[in-house]
Amino acid sequence: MFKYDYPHPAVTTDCVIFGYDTREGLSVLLIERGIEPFRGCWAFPGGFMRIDEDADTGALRELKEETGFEPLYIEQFGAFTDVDRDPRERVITIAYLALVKKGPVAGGDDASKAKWFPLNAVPSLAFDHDRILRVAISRLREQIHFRPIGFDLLPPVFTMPQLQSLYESILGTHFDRRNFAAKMLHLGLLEADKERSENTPRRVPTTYRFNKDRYEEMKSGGFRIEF
Amino acid sequence: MFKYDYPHPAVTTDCVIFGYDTREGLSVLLIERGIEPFRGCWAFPGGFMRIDEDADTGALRELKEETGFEPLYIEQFGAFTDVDRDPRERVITIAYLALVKKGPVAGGDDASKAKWFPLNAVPSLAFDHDRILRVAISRLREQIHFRPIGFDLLPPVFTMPQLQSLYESILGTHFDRRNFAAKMLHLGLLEADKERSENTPRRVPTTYRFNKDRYEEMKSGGFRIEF
DNA sequence: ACATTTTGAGTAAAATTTACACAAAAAACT
DNA sequence: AGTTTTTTGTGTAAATTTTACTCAAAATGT
Repeated sequence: MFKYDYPHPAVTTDCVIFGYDTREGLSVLLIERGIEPFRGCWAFPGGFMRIDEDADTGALRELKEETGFEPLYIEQFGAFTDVDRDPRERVITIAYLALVKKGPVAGGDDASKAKWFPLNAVPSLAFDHDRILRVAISRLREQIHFRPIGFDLLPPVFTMPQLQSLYESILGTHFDRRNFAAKMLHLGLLEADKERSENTPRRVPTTYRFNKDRYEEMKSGGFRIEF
Repeated sequence: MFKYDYPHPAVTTDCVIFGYDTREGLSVLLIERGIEPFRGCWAFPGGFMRIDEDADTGALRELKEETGFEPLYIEQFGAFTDVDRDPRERVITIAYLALVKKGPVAGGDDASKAKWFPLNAVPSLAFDHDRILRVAISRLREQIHFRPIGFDLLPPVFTMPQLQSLYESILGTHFDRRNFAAKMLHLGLLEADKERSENTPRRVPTTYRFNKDRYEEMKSGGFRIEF
């Protein structure tokens, strides 16, 4: 039993985990709640922050425990603090945006209940998670301009059309194929790969890799990808 | 006495309050702590979030109580959760960025201890507030591209050189006078004022007002001021 | 009056963005 | 094997945006 002179809220972390594949586009990973409140509802993986860990650590721990994924990118994007957001007690949550390589949900204990939802097929969520998702998406859309986080969502070797689909899926727009490729190549972050991608329906496109070293060099200067 | 089955952190809000005037440029409002820990150190106004208010409300309340200012803009920009950031107990803070019309600190109770510090003369701060300040500044620099928040820092009627100084002060750069004016006028958010500004050392520049109505119309479309 | 400082105004060059068309490659079909 | 279908690769001209830059007039202080 822990006692305080003043009431303290509980603090949780929640992870909005994005994954991507060509078939379904941008998707979020949700977990079906097994307990009240909102039992049977879908929600973001997350849980109570421990008293001896910071929020970043807690978010990462919950993410791994509940989904088995290792995030390639993770970033705090806001605290959600509405007084009535949790019916049990006063709970505030610190929300994280994570990118993972989409795959079958491997799995920890609760993982059996985890499932990918394409962005346009997300059900109504538990707590205030609908709102959190909206904020996460807009943050992702901002970040994609400043950081090459998109590459975290693709396999190490990818084609230009794949990259374009990803960007279009995130930003909800359509780009001219040639202009998109020109801009991307201009950034100098891509290097052509010798391998040819297999599993192709038609003509085989050139494959590329993300040049991480080059990015590290550029990063200090600050850059922006404008579309 | 409040009891919980699990330990709960305390939650505070902190406000990084920016003000501006031509003499000192961009400044932050700090409060000298009267109690331990960090007694005598400077820190952001802030305090414990109440159990029956959300963080936004708490931040606004503390801001007014401790400084007497009414923010023209306020925005949450991050939760800071290092385990040892407060020596008393586990405390996480939700940080806010606020803009106010700079003036003598009017004053609530603690206001006597509040003071403006130009950005390049900020002392070493209490807790992890040095780090919070760095994040706040970079957030302010981002926001200035998307929203016309700069106008909140100026008097209702201002001159182009004043506006330019403000932007230069925030972004830490220098712009060509004519190109800056052209871009600003192009946005269509400024309207020339009939009044002439007084208190001028040399030739009297045209004065402008921010056209808020026009901004409200444009906002839905989303815009960006690039420099 | 004169010197000093600051504003107002416009253009040419450079860079970037946008729109757009056709030939070649690979697979699928007959 | 030839034909059809789909997708990739490539380049350029036009429009737009950004950047650099100069000189005359206005106001103040001496």
